[in-house]
Amino acid sequence: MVRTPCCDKTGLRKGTWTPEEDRKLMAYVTRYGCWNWRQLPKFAGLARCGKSCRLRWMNYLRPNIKRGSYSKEEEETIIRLHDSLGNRWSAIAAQLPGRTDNEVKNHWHTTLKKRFKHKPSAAAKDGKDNSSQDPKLRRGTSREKEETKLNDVDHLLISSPNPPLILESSLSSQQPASSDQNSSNTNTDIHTDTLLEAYEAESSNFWTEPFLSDINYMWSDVSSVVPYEADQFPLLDGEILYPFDFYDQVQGLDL
DNA sequence: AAGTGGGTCAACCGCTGGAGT
DNA sequence: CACTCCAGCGGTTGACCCACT
Repeated sequence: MVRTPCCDKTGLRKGTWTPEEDRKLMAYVTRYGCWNWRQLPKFAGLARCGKSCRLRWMNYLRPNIKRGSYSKEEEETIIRLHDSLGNRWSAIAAQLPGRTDNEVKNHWHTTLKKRFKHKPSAAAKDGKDNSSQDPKLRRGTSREKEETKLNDVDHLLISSPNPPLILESSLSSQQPASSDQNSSNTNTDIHTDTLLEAYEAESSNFWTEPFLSDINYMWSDVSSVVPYEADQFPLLDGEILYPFDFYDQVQGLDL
């Protein structure tokens, strides 16, 4: 079977992300969520493939990402889990709040592996590490994956009281809608419609210039309260402010 | 000051399983 | 059942930084 390429490579940027690209991606995902990574860059005004956007968000821009050096406890956890799970970095990262699989993997290869060079892991000894040799064995079981999902910080976003907006009514000519949009829309129809009407009243060409109209008034506000390297969204009344709420709060700030 | 080698880490690539049609 | 699309995963690469010569 011939698979379609993940993206049309022509005209797309590669390599290091610029602060401007980061702002665009963060602004868009914060406001609308990641309804379809493949279509997202088009609407966010980014010349990147969706895969690249997803990776950037997951590994760098996502709220609650913990950066900086690893604590002794974290390193011990990585070592212990690698010993039992092998190279299942996403599963290992799921046990380390704020750490990404990419970061854990890098830390293992650059630091921890050397320390334990001469100590073959239990997983390797009992064959679990074969996962790195046979791609088919690399994945966890569906149950493991489910547990991993529940532990993932993404779960916080999914269960946000205000799920990402999907503005299908405005998209008849551009069709970014994914199939599950409709269902996610139903419980937020009123909220969505109200916001949309208010927003469209301000910006008649919003959907033809999805980002440009947004960035003019949004990041002038957001960037002043969200440090570029912010490792989490601000707290409101002792609770994490979800991205959508966060945006709304920022709009209400007298900056 | 210039060259170089090693370490780190962001990003890319190719592949997979799951869901939808 | 076959096919397609998509998100997610792990392996790998390459740019960058810094210490050292």
